[in-house]
Amino acid sequence: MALRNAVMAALLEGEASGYDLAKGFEASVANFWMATPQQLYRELERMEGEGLVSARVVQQERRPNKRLFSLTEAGRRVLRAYVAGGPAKPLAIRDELMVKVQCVDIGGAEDVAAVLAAVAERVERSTAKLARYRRMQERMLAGRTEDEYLATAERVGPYLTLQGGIALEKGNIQWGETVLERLAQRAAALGGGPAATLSG
Amino acid sequence: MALRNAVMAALLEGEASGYDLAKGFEASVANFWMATPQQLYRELERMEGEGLVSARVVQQERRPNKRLFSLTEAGRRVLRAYVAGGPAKPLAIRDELMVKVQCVDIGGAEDVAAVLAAVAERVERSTAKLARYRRMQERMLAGRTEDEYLATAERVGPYLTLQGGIALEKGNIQWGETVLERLAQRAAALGGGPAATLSG
DNA sequence: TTAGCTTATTCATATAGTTGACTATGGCAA
DNA sequence: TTGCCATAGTCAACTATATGAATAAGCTAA
Repeated sequence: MALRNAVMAALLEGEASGYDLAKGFEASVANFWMATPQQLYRELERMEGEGLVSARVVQQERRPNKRLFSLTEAGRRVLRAYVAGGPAKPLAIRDELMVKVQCVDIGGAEDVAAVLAAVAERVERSTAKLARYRRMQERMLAGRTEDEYLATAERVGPYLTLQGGIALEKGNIQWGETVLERLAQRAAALGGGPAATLSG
Repeated sequence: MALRNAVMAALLEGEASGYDLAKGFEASVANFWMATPQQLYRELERMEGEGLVSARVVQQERRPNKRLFSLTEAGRRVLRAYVAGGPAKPLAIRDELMVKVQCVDIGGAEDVAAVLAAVAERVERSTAKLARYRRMQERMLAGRTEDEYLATAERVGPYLTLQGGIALEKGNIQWGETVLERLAQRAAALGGGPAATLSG
């Protein structure tokens, strides 16, 4: 029952189809609340049943028809109550990469190399994501300075969460690069010696 | 089937009871893989059935007996295969606070105030967590410099993931403080004028 | 012209995660 | 001396999430 809040938050930007939400979750909410397409379609249906969103079918000529959902007044009220109400649940993270890093000492050089590769991949992904975020930021600012934007824009929520995403990815990249360095240094220091004997 | 990897990673530090794992997940793995006690007890039982962990009952005098689990050789092999194998799933985040921030423009000053309070709470929690991480770091280093530690310690995984936790919480704090500032500025700029009229 | 991609959605099944209550024991403080 | 907190765990029921496949249309490049 928390996904629906994220969905409603996304629908604040305007109407969207299940498919729209599924790919990128309107490219902003997805960064802090992931969901699979099936999850979204089902939740949207339920929400429609409860009157939180309303759907209208858009006939399309060269593609399948789609149902565009928008937030109803009732949905808006529920969302407002949620925002104003109780404390937010603490941030929940699930990160396989960290589990692997935690285990980096388990075997020999090959295992370290595998972890290294995984960290490098994360750094690449984060770099790409950061670049995308930066472009989104520029589009939002549209020439204005941050101060101007924050003082005059109608909505600042999406900008602030985007800042959150940027901070997260920056942190990821910095951490990852440090780890790569440190592990390379260590591998060099151990020089195939003790590490190799541990690899059995 | 991913929780078990986190559990095995935690058991690399040595044997632990379900209860030990539940409160703090050996105080390190929990930072990137949360699980409720029930989840852990159930998973440990299953893993025992599959021979990944073994349990021994420790009779206690002034407390209930406990079952201490440790990683078996089979478990170790499975964990190694996991670490070396396929790419890690991308980081999954669920953050209610971000959903609320995304919605900060939904109503009037009261709603903004609620979001502000939620962000402030997050900053406090993150500050406390960061302090705890710093203490853990000092304990790990035990007087050595980071370079010395990374070159000589038997295991560096837990240190590197701790660094990840530190980076994350630092990012959280910085972001949160920026948001608090920005929203306060904006509230002042709007000065109870337009914001109040939107509150209906 | 056929294989694969994108749009757009639905169905069924499997796995994972949450919630609340319940059993025990002992320590500590009001 | 009652009540709450910490240790240590179990059970049942529920909700949420993920996986895989199916359908159906048109577009594009080999």
